Amino acid sequence: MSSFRAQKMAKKKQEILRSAAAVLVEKGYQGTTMEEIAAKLLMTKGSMYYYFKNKDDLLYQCHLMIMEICLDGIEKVIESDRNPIDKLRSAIKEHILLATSEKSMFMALSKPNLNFSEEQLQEVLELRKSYSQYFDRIIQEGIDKQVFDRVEVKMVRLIILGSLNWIQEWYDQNGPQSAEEISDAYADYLLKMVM
Amino acid sequence: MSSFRAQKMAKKKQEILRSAAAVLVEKGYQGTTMEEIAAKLLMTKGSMYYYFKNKDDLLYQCHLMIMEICLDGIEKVIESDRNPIDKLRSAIKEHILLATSEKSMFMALSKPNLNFSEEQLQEVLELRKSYSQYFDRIIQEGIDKQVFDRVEVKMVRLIILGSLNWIQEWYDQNGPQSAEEISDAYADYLLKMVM
DNA sequence: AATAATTTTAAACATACGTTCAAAAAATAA
DNA sequence: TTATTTTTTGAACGTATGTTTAAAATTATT
Repeated sequence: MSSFRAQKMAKKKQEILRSAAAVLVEKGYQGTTMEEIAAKLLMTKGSMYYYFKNKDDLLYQCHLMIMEICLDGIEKVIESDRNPIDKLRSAIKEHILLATSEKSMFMALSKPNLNFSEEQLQEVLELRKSYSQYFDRIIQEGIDKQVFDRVEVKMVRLIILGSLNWIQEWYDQNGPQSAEEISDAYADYLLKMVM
Repeated sequence: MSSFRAQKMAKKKQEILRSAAAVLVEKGYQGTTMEEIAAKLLMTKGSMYYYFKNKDDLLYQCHLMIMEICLDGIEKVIESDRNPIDKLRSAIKEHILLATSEKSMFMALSKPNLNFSEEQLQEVLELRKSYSQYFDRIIQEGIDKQVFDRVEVKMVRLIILGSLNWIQEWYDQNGPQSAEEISDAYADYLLKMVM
């Protein structure tokens, strides 16, 4: 069966995507080189082209992978049967823990319009929209159940996600506060905004 | 007197810095080319080197210029004799209006550690620290005067500035809400967090 | 073990961009 | 106007990096 080979190829692709994400976070889109992505895996840049059509394709798929991880996280939260307060708290914590521990891949999400084709951009924006809407749903549910104030959902969501996404700008693995502590504090203060 | 020439040179430098800021916002650090900076002013890239030593120097000074504008804004707020609520509200609004109307130069501030020399980096971090400390002072003043809750100053400041800085990621001149409306809403919700 | 399929390599190529420079153009001064 | 100084130009150069490719190395198959 050829699925063994296919599996092996898929695994390698995954490794490359993870390496790319790590470099992306550190260096930004333009600063990410094929050579550096390859070097992290002890390969040469040429072999990247056996797995991906070109740099844009690679970074686009990297983008998708990250978005899917995020979406998986929040979907679990949404589907749980907890109250809106716990859901929003969990969503915030989940986002921060992903953005800090998973090699802070979120930076890769910045300004996709600059680098992607129209088609790719649409897909990315669609996924982002889904992610935002999950937050909106949680907030709206809180309002409907009268545990949250009657806030403007979109504005509050923009504030919350903005503050979360900015963490990758200053977060340091070796800093004084752990991601866990940060996420707890963020959840506390951001919840105050809606209650 | 040679001050006429010097003045003219300074003016040209300013124009170049503004052009650089505009490109920086759109394209990011690595994506900003000397050619594009020059093209916006109907000049050739070669002439940039008559005014600046090199690209790094140009972008560094661009960075400084932006920081100074921001600092001027918040200094005025700090020095006013209003209460902490109004001060924090003003600081938030000021930041958003600068970040959106002044050709949203704030993007240029992202991840300076990747591009600057050690010396330049120290200067930038120093200015950033000053800016942050102004926010901290306002928050602390609010706590001391018992108009704010006893929040963790640093955490709250990180949340506030994070949410503000992220605006440039999605703000659109032609979008449904004006910068004025956005800044009002942000100030309202963020103030809820501390009161 | 021999053959075939696959993955990896290293070098070559193209291009984009930062930088330099000598000459031209423009501005100023005599 | 002529001479001098300042500013701009456009071409040239070097380097970094995305991409291609033919050959080598590795892995799988018979």
